[in-house]
Amino acid sequence: MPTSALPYRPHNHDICVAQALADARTICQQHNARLTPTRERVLELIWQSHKPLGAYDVLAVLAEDGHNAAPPTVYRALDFLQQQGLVHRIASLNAFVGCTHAGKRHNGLFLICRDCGNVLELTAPGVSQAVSEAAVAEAFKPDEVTIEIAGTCPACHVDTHHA
Amino acid sequence: MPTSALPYRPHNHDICVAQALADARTICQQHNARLTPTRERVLELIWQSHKPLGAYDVLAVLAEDGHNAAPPTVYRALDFLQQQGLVHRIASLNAFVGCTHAGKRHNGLFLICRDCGNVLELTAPGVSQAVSEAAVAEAFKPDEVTIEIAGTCPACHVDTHHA
DNA sequence: TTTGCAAATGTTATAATGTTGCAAATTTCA
DNA sequence: TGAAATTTGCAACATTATAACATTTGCAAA
Repeated sequence: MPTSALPYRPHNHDICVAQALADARTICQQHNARLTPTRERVLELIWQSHKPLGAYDVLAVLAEDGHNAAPPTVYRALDFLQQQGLVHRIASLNAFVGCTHAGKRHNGLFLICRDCGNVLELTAPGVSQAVSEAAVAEAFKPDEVTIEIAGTCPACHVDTHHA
Repeated sequence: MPTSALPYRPHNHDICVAQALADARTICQQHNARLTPTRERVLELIWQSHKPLGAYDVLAVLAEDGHNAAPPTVYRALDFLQQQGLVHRIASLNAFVGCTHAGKRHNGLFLICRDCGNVLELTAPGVSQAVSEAAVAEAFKPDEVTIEIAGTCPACHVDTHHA
């Protein structure tokens, strides 16, 4: 049984989702932002998937819902959720994941398993600081930092070893 | 006069380009890879621009050249150049820049100015190591690391100060 | 209550980015 | 040379994202 904190560890994910939605409501209230039904549903869909979800994946599920949504609907909801710090966009995948540190100030770092597709968000203060130092050394004023690491997660790494 | 190593420092860029192409030829020879005219031309175009160039930007210039190229031509050339370590793809911009460390083993880190659009590639050993440590702590095997920092470069930062 | 405004959503179309598949040409090397 | 592998040309298509404008909704001030 894996001891890692990776999200693909077996767990009752419904609880994660419920918690994330509850947190989101709180955060939006604090921001005086409106977590409308569409926005909340999009957030829920993203959370229900451990793997990053593309905008059109979201769109497809909304269609199954009977919600006859067009792309702008989804992109707007995603923009909103990003602004509220509730989801992150993974640039190297054109896809979105729920933020596991919503509400807290943090610099995300993403471990993306190429094998199983799962993504783990970390906060790595050492990395943030090193990045900061590198930027300062160039007199560069960082605004948004994207750190995405593609590779193999522990579970998949073990598997290939056995092969 | 700026003392930074940033690429927007005034210089004769033709020399950079020529040097990059010469290096590329050497590297490809070492790799037994064929730097065909199209591939070389694409590399040249990317180098001539200090700002990241999208695939369709490249395509447009090729069209001006009279080269009636289709998207796959460009994407294939870009794939090749990436494999040879001659260009980098900036995921957050869907665009490409010439690699300023071609041939050397390195972990790139990109400073992207939102104001002027220029991009500086750095090697920051501290960052690489911190990233490595973070990955190891999760038993994750990194394969490809993407670090992109959007913000304001020194030149543009000064400008806004004056405003 | 209604009026008015800003925010949010709907709708259509289109832009921008990237890929597949196959045939023709070119290069490599035995 | 001639077979095999690589590269290119080409057409069609797939995916991702945005523009523009109309409409509706939520909310607060008159």
